[in-house]
Amino acid sequence: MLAARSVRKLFSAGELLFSEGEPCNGLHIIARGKVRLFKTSVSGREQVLSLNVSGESVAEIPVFDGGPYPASAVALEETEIVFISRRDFNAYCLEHPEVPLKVLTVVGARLRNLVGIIEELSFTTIRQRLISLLLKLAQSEGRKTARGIEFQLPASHQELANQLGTVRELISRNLMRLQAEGLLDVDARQIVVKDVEGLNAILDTAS
Amino acid sequence: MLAARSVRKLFSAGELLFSEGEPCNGLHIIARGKVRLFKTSVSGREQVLSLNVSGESVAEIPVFDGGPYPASAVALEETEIVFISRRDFNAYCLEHPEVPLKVLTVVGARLRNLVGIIEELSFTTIRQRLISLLLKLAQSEGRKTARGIEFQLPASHQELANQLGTVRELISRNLMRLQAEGLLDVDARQIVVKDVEGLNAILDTAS
DNA sequence: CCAGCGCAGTGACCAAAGTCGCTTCCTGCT
DNA sequence: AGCAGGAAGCGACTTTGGTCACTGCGCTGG
Repeated sequence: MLAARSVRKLFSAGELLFSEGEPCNGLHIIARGKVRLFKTSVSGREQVLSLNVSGESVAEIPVFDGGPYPASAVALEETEIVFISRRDFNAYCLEHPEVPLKVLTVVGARLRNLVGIIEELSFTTIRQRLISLLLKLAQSEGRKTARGIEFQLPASHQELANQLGTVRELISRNLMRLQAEGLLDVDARQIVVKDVEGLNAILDTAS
Repeated sequence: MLAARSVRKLFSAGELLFSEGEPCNGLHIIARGKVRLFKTSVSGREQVLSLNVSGESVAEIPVFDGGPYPASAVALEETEIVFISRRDFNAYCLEHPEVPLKVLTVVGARLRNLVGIIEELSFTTIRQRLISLLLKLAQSEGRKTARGIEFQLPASHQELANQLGTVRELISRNLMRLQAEGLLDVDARQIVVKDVEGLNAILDTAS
């Protein structure tokens, strides 16, 4: 049994699971909590690669090719990790041929995700990326009210900037601008989307 | 045997193997030739995701998760493809558990590659990306001469721009600028790298 | 020979992105 | 109450990236 060979680890919010470049010796599975995978630049900027929650695995790749971690991972809240060593997992895969196939679909999703990030970085403006993030949030966490779709920003401007590959100020500015254009209402972290159509229109406008 | 179930296809230079969004029904392996994987934006810009040559496979992902192709692929020269249907390949994987593990390392390399592209797009300027491309070319194809390391650009400015996620003019301009700074000599597609140190220095300067 | 085409060079512009320096607000702590 | 630190607002500015419109070159197929 695989569980028998696994180790449980506990991380508190803000704690690093591992850093880019470190050698990797096993698979991490999130039992509870939330993890952010990201790259750091020399000048201190960050680019988020993915956010992962309970049930998902992190850093599948280095487990299989034996290379170092391609990115760093940090716990965003109290997080419990199940760790399985490379050797154990490899052996397990050979015994259960359907497992690596399953892993491949997980990795596939990850790959699609990365391609999506590349597409956004190389084809869209920050304004568009921010809008599409806001629409995603509105969809998943928004409540419909008389004024529009309301929700809270899930993180600081700095954090959002990291996800979009930019800096704090541009989040500020673009939110303002959208408010000035009457598409949003912003009050601290409280967002009210007033004109979904208008936002979608901006996305469609292939500038 | 797997080969028995495979189909050979021939593509001439410029021909599309498949397009982004199409459903995928099998694995493509390059027997001979060269293939470019890329994304296209609504406004017609392209972003190259990878270049693949003989022996490599293309579009492993959709084979496993059943989704559509995440990008388009085009043959850059006369190319011969061995095509294996999804069903056959899946069956083969279950019979030979070491195969999906092998595929995982291939996919891993691809993932690392994509992460590298994201890193470049989000942390570096076009100037830096161009320099690092030139250095790579100098390393792999350059001949040392009295004047420096000489080589030919492998493609048109337009094509290089696609790889770096930008437009033709910026390639032109940046090459000029590097020449004006005395780091390069450019004569049509002939490049002479005169100062490798200087180029590396620019890369290290975390602006 | 030359018309047409694809590629490259180039200047004038414009818009987006990023930087700096500061202010303001809020929150928690002493 | 007063202070320290983090988060956000904001204006002024610079740099980078991108667009447009054009020119010029060199090759190829009538």
